[in-house]
Amino acid sequence: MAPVGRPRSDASHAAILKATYELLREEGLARLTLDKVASRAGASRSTLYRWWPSRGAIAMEATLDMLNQELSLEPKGDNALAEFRRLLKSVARAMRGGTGRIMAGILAECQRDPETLRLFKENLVAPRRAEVVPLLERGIQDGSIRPGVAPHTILDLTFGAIYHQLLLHVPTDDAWMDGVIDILVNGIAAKPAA
Amino acid sequence: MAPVGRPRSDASHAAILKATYELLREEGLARLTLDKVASRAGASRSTLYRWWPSRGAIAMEATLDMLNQELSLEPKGDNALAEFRRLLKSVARAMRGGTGRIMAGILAECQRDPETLRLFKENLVAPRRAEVVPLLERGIQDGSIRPGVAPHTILDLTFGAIYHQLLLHVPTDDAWMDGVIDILVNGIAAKPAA
DNA sequence: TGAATACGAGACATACCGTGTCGTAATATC
DNA sequence: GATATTACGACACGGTATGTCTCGTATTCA
Repeated sequence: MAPVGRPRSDASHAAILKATYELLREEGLARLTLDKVASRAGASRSTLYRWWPSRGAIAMEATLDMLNQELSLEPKGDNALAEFRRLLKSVARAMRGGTGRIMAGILAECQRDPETLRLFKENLVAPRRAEVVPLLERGIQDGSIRPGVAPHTILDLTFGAIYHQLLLHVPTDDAWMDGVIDILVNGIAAKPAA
Repeated sequence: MAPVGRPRSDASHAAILKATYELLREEGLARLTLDKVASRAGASRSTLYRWWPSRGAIAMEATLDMLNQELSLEPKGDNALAEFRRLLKSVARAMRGGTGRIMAGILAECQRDPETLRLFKENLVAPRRAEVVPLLERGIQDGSIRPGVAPHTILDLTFGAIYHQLLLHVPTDDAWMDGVIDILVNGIAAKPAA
């Protein structure tokens, strides 16, 4: 099973991802061209096409590392709902600024290229949800979240709100996210006059 | 103030919008080119560029009529919260199928072209919100919605959830929307053991 | 040493864009 | 009517990015 021939150049691979990441931050995915990536990385377009099927795929790989660093879920001793709160606020915070613009670009690219969408769901959405859903289920166990709600629907709502602001380029702040969480937790219905 | 010279051709204008709309439904905004629009409309690209600044602008104009027909808010006698429920379900229903795909395409285009984003917010988001926000304020008045929630944040959440499914190409059904509305109305926090 | 594979450089056809030119058509003013 | 003014369709142009390909060279294993 020993691979035959010249091995893939790690240096080139890393340089390409680095160049991609830099260009994403500078100009966004919309203006990212494989020409620019190749020339900045000191590589040739042939090499890009050899290893990645599309612009979206390169951008995805370059972005995933960054996001995986930036968004880390480190559980504390709180109850599950409190922990979920903290998680949401940290996501909202991460989505402000450059990282959010990159995410919006990727979401846009996903509308033009089904393969990029597949990568996005498979490498970002699904693993994140696989982490968070058990947290919410634990919340139902420990009594902080009422039973009967589908964890996935909670995530559709909360991440939906964040994506919504992202795509409409509405800047968010902590106060906004507090309002979102308040509605999520308490609902909007008037209490039956306790 | 009488206009001088040959007037703009209404026939051509209508044919272009019709062709755009057809192509949007057939192939989506991602694959829409002004070449195809022009040739299907029997017009020339010059004419397109004379009247619209960008592909996004043409798509927007072609889409707005359709959406304005498809989504009409006709108030009934219910209380405001019940009316808002009906509104959300009708939006979610409209966003299934071709119309939703077009919307996702427009949102994607908005990420590449700030002008398209401006048109989107100005001609679609803002007017819709201007209709719905008073409805929610009425809900606070009539006691169906608790005070203290910002109407705009409610909309960020609910439309966010719908956009989210749209952009990730997750098919929705009435049951899903019921779950969303349940969370929105009642929240996810466990009741204090009434 | 040779087979196999990756590499950078660059050519090539294709597609779409945005602009410009041209001859012609339609309308208002004189 | 004649003329100025504007819109129209057809088409050409340069620019940019794509995806595929070929070439000579470099690197690794057998």
